[in-house]
Amino acid sequence: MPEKKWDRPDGVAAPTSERLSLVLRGLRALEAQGVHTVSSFQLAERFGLNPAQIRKDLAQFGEFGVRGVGYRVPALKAKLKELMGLERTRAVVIVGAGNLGQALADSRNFNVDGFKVAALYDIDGRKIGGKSRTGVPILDLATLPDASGTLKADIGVIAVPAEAALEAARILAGSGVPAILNFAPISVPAADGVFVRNVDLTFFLENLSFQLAVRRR
Amino acid sequence: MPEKKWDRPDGVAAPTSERLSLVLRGLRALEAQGVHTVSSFQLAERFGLNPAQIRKDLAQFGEFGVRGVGYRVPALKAKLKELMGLERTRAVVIVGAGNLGQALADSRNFNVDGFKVAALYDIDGRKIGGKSRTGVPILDLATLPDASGTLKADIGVIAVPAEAALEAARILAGSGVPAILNFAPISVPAADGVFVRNVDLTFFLENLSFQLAVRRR
DNA sequence: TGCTGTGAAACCGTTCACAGCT
DNA sequence: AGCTGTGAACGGTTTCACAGCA
Repeated sequence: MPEKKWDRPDGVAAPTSERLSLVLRGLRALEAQGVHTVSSFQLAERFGLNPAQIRKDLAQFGEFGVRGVGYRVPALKAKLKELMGLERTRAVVIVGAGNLGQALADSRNFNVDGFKVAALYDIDGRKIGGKSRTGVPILDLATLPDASGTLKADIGVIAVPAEAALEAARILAGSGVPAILNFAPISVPAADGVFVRNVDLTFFLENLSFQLAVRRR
Repeated sequence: MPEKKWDRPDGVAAPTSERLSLVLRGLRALEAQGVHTVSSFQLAERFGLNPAQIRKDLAQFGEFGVRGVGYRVPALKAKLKELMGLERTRAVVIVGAGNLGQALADSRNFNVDGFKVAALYDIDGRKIGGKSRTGVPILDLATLPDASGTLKADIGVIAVPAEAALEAARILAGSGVPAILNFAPISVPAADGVFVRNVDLTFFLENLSFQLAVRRR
């Protein structure tokens, strides 16, 4: 059993991805301010990172900077968006129209540049046919596989109870959704070539409790 | 600039904490099944981890196992709960009674063994005085500092828009809340001796998009 | 001069392999 | 024999330091 690198079948290291997300945010802000050029030092300072690290992160993908000058803000921003697959809008579908699913669908965190929440899916007949507060339609989960031809979701979010999570993952993978973000408190395996990111909210609470308990000594 | 280890002022490494959370879950399940003894191999297999890693994680805190036998399930479970500060129930307060805050307050992920969501705080007069679906009271954010004497919250969750996040953090830290879980898309700094964990939901989407973009080549 | 791109060093977490206890 | 606890090897990421180009 070669154990396929388990959870995050990384093509890109998670910390790198996180830093480049920050850098992209910084570039958006700088562009809005009309700044043309930025150095790795300025970017690093803004987020408390190491400048060399930012340069290394970028260098993995090409040579984007100008020696002695820094990076051209609009050019780097465009290149980064392309790199991160954000040059076009990614369609997101959420399985589970409970409190969490609907909150995510309407959340500003999920309705940002580059992403569009296309639909919520549920099995509860009372919810199906409705809409979330911001107007995301709630559809019958049974129709997800059919819709996959027309809808072409890029990311499937799992926001159902633990018992239903594996089935949700199976349906998403079976419908050709290539990436899954799972909020249920069980690890869903990365079938086929599907990227899975498990986000267990309970872990965050337990981690903080742990830190508090360890500190007191 | 010594740069105070930035985001996670770790006393415990994040991966260790995550694995021990898993182990604790495993122990709960095993105890429910009446299993008395478990080896690091059995625990590791259950979660796709390395047995030595689990032993090392535990060994940091003492010698809990019995050579040739394994670990006693009830004893290890008790010891782990104590270690992780879960021997008593931790009070959680959530700042921001919007969709996300209320969803978290009512979520099964937040209402687990060891945690109790005591209150939601908001500044919207129309929400104050109300309750979430499961009955968590929505209180006036201005009264949080006063309540800190009686309430003694262990963990403060920030579920407000980005613009309000720093102020929310300031109020929590000022009220003596020793740990913060921040869901707003800006990094809140770890003031004083306050533990901060930033969870940026946008990063998860961007990371998946990144993985998809990199794979296609 | 100034800042990028990058080899080399340092650091940290993971995995291996085995000594030691039951 | 079986399994823990742990030193040693390994691998990946971060940081340093500097060569090279504008």
